[in-house]
Amino acid sequence: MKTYSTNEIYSDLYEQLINAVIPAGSKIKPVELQSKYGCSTNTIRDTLLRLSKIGLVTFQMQRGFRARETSPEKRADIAKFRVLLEQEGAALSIRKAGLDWEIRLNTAHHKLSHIETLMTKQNLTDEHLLVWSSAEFEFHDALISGCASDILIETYGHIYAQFRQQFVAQERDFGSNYFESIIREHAEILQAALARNEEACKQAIYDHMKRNF
Amino acid sequence: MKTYSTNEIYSDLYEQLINAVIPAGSKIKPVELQSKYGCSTNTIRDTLLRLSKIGLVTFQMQRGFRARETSPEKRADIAKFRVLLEQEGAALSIRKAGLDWEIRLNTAHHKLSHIETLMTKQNLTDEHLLVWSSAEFEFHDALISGCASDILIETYGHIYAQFRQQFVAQERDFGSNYFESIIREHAEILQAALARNEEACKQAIYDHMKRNF
DNA sequence: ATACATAAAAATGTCAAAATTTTTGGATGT
DNA sequence: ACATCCAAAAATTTTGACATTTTTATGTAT
Repeated sequence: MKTYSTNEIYSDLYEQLINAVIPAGSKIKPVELQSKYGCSTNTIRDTLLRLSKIGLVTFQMQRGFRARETSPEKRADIAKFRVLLEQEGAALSIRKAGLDWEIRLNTAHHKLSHIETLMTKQNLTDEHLLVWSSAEFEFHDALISGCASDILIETYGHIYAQFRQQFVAQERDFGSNYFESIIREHAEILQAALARNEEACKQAIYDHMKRNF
Repeated sequence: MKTYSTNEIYSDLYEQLINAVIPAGSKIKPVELQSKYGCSTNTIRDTLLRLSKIGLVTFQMQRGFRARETSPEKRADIAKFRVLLEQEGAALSIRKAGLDWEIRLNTAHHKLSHIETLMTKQNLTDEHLLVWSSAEFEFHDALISGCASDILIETYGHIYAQFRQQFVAQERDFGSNYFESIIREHAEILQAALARNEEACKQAIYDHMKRNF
């Protein structure tokens, strides 16, 4: 039986939350996870407190932990907030960032579009989705990475994680043209960013997200 | 000797961090706080993990806790980010909120300006600053409270706390005209908000914060 | 039947000690 | 003097037991 280090417990729970293996809103009881991870309940508690920092888990004194709730309103809310942060981060990057940023963004996009192309041609596995999800984050993270605002980047990371958590469970029906749209939208964002066109880039970010409002 | 409940430990540490009694960047060792609060190191650890959620405390595995670092760059960063969030929250409130919001905002401003007026006439005590700080938050929080975005309000709360933490230690020299400027700026914000003038309100928020960039 | 009180069970929080890891300070050699 | 290595000390993390609180289940009265 596999044994887990504390960091592995963290990563494992992170993934389960992001992929709604632990469904949004459900209670998380340290006692129940204890046997799986082979540690004390206190270590689980510790890990859950750390996860509450990024907002994947909510905590209330004497009431324990829950995977953050979701609802249509909450999803729209998080999607709009994500647009705000990503537009600002991208605009600042366009204004300030140098060649490094362009290269990083290009690289991330190349990786992402490679995976996305694959996904239009094969039928989807959970493994695909996991790889895609992480490549998608890297792309959006790269987009804002030139903004020179640590606090914006940090906050965006939390919001992105919550976004995944709230939407993954909903969007199990990836229509055949779903990824085709996504590919086009990512390309638009990339193009506007490299052209240093702030307004076009903001618009592309908005268009990428608007299906979620 | 006073005994502390866990929530009191939380509040007490919160205040100490906000007011730089625990200076930004300094190490926080559970063992050292244990005797003061009369509890185990584990309870302190627990509390510090909860404080790390709002960003007042940073945590690194095996490296323990620190009051969040500060520097001129970090202060400018947090101030700019605060402007972004507050401008968006205020604009949304202006667009969407109703009478409740106007009343709440007015009430908060009335309370705040009362305290601020006092502060121009008396010499400042730490007690004054504490009351002022909380009234100032209530005003800014009221300003964005009509935005209908829980995640924005939540995030703004964290950022505001970090802002206080980073600036309080710096600004010990409140010049005689410091509060006179602040009073004028708060009035400008209020006026623009109640006039439902988005652009003027955004400008007033920017003007209120620009000394910190 | 519904509401309320109460007891049992489950979950959560706190503690002090043990195990692990990092930091500190001094000795050694270059 | 400077870096490296080692041992001692300090700090951090994990544990299992115990205390407290919340939730659930049961019984009673209206």
